[in-house]
Amino acid sequence: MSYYVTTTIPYVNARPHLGFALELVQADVLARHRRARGGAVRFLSGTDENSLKNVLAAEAEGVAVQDLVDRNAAAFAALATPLALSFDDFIRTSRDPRHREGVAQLWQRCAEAGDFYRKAYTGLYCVGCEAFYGEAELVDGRCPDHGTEPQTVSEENWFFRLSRYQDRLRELVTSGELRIEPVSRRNEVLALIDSGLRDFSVSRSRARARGWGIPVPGDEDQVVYVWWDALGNYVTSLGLGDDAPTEDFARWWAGDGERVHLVGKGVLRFHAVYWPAMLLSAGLPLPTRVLVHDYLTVSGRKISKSSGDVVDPAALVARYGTDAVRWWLLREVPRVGDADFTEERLVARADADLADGFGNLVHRVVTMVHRYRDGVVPQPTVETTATAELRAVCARASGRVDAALDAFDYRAAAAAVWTLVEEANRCIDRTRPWELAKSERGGARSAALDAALAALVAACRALGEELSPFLPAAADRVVRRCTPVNGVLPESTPLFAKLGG
RNA sequence: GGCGGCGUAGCUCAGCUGGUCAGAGCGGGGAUCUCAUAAGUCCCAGGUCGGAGGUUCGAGUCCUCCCGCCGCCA
Repeated sequence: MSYYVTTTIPYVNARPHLGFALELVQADVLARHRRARGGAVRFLSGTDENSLKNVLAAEAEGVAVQDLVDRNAAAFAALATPLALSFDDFIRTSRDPRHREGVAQLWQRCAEAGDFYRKAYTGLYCVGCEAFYGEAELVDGRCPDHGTEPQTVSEENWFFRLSRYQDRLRELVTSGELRIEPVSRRNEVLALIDSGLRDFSVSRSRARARGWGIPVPGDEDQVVYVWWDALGNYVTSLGLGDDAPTEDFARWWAGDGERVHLVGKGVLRFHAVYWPAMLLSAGLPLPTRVLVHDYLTVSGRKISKSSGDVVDPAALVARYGTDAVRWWLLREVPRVGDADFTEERLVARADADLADGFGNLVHRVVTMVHRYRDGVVPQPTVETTATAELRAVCARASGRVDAALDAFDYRAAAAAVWTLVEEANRCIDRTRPWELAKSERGGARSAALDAALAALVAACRALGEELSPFLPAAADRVVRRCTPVNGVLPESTPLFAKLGG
């Protein structure tokens, strides 16, 4: 069964920060995990470039909009290397012809369904959010998210008949055909639907958009609402805009596979209400799951422009390495609730788990194989209680990882991998290979030592396998240490340096 | 204002449909092995599970109210 997983596409008016890195890494783990289990996977990310925010940011810097967008989009795409992201595709909404064509087609389909109409209206618009606010939602007359005063907008735009899809959306969410997780978020969506869905504006005047964005088909004076445009990326990237249905679209969106969106809590309504409604209107299949993550704070504070280098994922990776950063994001961020990031915690986690955990285990096992068996992994001829229990834990680990990831619980999934380290260390303590080795000095080869070393190497290999979706580079290192070259394991040296000293 | 939810050991948190649910990790205290990056393993937390009532043979686990947080919507 196919598995299509996407991240949201961030605005590119600023450089990427750690909060978005969380979403990227989470999506990457799902993609890698499915691939490792033999599934057909497509992993999409991209950048949302048609926002008025970009125009304003470019003006502030005194550069051309396209230049600013190109530069920042490059910074997002470039995260693939430091964060080890296995993108299969990366879409840019201002540059990709397929996106413009796809948005036009999506628009046409909804138009043919009779879901657009023109209406004059007045509202308070926050450019930072690219959304309208009601008076009551403002705090002291300002946007609760951005702290800026929204502008009063009064114009005639195209509206989308969202109200028409209220009942069907409710049914889809209730039945689980469209799964939203965690359940608290699903309940929020249901509450939102039940409160009554109102049609919303899906275009703006070309003037207000400063001429930036995708023109409304058949109405050159209007530009497609940036959220409408952005949401479309999940299907335009698959070639929706092509004249004939593309193979990619059929394979990843139109089939019976999974279509998974990772989103931050702030954009839930767009993904769980607007987007499915748009697809219903267009007569296209819906996503199957929307996975909602919360936000990160840094040293107790909301991430903001003044947070600086601490929240630059690339800078963190330069300082601590890909594995340490990924591991913190996966091992310490709870399934529900905001998580607080500090460099101290990242370092503590990396030292305890990577250096003292994964690294130390593999190093000590390989060293023993060298010291007691000249680097040759022995064939077990007996099974002891200790080795049997270790094998049992190894056998269970993959199932536990699967279950945790299916529940969108990275912490539990990482903990499941960790059980291999714990049990392997325990096995060493129980079998005491050094004593078995001493007993061989009389001449007889110890079958118990063969069994212990064989089971331990097997556990390390299992560790490398299970770890690979989370920390691909580290896992690769683990696997190589456990793979004989010309019948002999490579000489062992420490795998991970301590970060904290 | 309306509707979720949360408040469990110093810290971060697990605890599904009520009866080994009073837990894990970290920190802290103690012991111990030596293959290993002074890494590993083992033991130690008597915390009234926010407060007060109630339902029940029995409630962190259900109900009511109160206090304190937070989310969504208006």
